[in-house]
Amino acid sequence: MRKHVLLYGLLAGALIAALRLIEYRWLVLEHSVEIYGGLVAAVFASLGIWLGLKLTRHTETVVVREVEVPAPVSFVRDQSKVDSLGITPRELEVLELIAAGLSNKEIAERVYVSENTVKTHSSRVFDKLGARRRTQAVQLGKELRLIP
Amino acid sequence: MRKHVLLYGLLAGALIAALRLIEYRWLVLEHSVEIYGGLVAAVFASLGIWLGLKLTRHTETVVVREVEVPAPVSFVRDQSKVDSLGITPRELEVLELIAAGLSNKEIAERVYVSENTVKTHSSRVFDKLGARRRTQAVQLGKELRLIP
DNA sequence: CCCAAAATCATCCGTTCGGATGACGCGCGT
DNA sequence: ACGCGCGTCATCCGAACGGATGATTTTGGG
Repeated sequence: MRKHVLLYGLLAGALIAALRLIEYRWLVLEHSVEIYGGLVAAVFASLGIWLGLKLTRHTETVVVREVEVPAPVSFVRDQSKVDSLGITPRELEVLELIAAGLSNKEIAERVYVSENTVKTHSSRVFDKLGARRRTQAVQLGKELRLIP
Repeated sequence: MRKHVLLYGLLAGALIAALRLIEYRWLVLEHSVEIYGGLVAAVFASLGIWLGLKLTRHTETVVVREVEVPAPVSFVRDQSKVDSLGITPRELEVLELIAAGLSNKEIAERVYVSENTVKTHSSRVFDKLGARRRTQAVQLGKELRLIP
């Protein structure tokens, strides 16, 4: 910005000097002062426009348009409900895998325990949730924000 | 923008006319042509700066800021997937009730059909979804946006 | 009216699930 | 050392589920 003003000043000075140098020649050549004035006007108008552009190039009006977005809704487990229901980590893990659509056998293989153990965990978590079926347990688990 | 250019042109014309009018008086008053030129330069430079400012004053930068909203994300069924999978309305209804945690028997009572019919619908929708268990069907159904 | 799709109901059979119950080991805090 | 919570594994049994298949009725569009 300041650089531009300085440059403009220098250019203006140089131009004025140049104009004064050729001024007499124009006069000698019997050209009217009008042409001289027009030339000066054109040159300085151009310079002015250029300077104006330079001065304001970075003064943009920033328009912030806020757009509502569906939001990824990051899941946060309701630990208080987990605690109040007395659901253990293992039970919660099994519940998550049930929600993922795995069978007891698949869950057993996934977590390296016997299918019987998975059944025990699931039965306990069903009991704590008051669910009679795994689909119901999943539904309740999601409702209570125990699982995503 | 165009309005400004036009206005500038008119002003310039008027100024030139005005200058020409007073030009002779200045000459009569024995003032040098340098002063006249300086005046013209100053006026047109100002005009140019003003025009430059007008030309660029309204360059707006639109910044789109995405605002995450807890958004209840109103569920919209992906009908295209429903169609491409060839899932019928009744099958979809049964799938929803399965996702709600109901047993086949409860679903049968809810929609006033026999449990066998519910089993048929569920079997078909499992087949179309490539699911082997109802929990898996629910998971896939939610993933594919067939059910909320 | 006729056809195709959808909906309904059924039977058989094997698998999975859920409930009830008992038992064992491990870590932790009193 | 003892009790307790947790995780683990097991057995038995009935209920629920899923697959395969066949049949009938209803419905919507050409």
